[in-house]
Amino acid sequence: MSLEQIAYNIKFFRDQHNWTQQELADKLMISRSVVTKWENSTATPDIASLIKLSNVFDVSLDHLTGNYSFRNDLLKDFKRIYSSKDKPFDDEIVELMEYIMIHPMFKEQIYKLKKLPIKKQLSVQQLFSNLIDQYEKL
Amino acid sequence: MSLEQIAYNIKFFRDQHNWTQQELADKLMISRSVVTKWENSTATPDIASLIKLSNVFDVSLDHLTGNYSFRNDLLKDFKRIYSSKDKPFDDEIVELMEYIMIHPMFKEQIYKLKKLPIKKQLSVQQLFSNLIDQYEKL
DNA sequence: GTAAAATGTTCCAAAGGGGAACAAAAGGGG
DNA sequence: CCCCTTTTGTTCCCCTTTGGAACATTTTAC
Repeated sequence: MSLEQIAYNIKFFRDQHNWTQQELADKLMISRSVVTKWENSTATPDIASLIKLSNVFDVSLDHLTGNYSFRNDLLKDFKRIYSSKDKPFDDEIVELMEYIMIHPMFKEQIYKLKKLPIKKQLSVQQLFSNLIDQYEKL
Repeated sequence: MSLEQIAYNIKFFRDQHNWTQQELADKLMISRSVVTKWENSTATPDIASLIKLSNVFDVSLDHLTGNYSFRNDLLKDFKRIYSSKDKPFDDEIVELMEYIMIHPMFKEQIYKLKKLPIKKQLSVQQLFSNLIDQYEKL
């Protein structure tokens, strides 16, 4: 359950802002001891407080609670955000993003690839392509 | 405050799924009357319940609560919001996305990889990893 | 080492969530 | 239009749990 995550994150974001518990409590207009309890999982904020936290920290509720999963609407958010940047968005990219995120080792390898000299990159890509073709036929 | 928004949204998403209050209550393993109260702002779910709701409805907490914030540089904010120390959505991913978008052929190959049986995927990933290592040493 | 700041703990009252039972609407057939 | 079923709303009450104040402990700075 992500209730402990909330506790951790409250402290994390508070530290990130270099706020004392008292300062955070003031912003939320609550007692300081409550902040302590939140951060130690002795208590859990109600929803109104959680929303206030998300606002003073300027992070999403999902980030604050650690409630991320690959929900469609998150991907849609990304799609919306990213495609608004320059070009129309490619649905396949979203799938690949997810795939890469699920396979961190593979991700690292691609990351290494990206750092190789261009010519090597193209060679690797070519070999990779052959590899895939072979495995498709197996 | 978006507490009324939550009430509205719970009913909205429940209707969208064509669930009765009872059905929703069953999924959350709580009493039905509580759902009624949530939807009428007679009560507000605690955070654990809110997270469950976000999961059964498959929407983000921010969607569920109407806690939208509109930011200027969307991509930048998106990166900031979804990146954290465990980095489910880190800078590298965005870099890789761009890389893959720039190399459509490569993209297609990864796309093919993704569609292979799991075991083949892992084999390919392993070989790919070796390949990269080799090229790094050249 | 000491004083101040920051954080943690304990106690208690109050608030409010949750469940059960009852009440009221809403939807169909006949 | 009425009856029966389904769905939704309300009331009452228990009881968990929050939140605050005061006290305790730890950390920091000098």
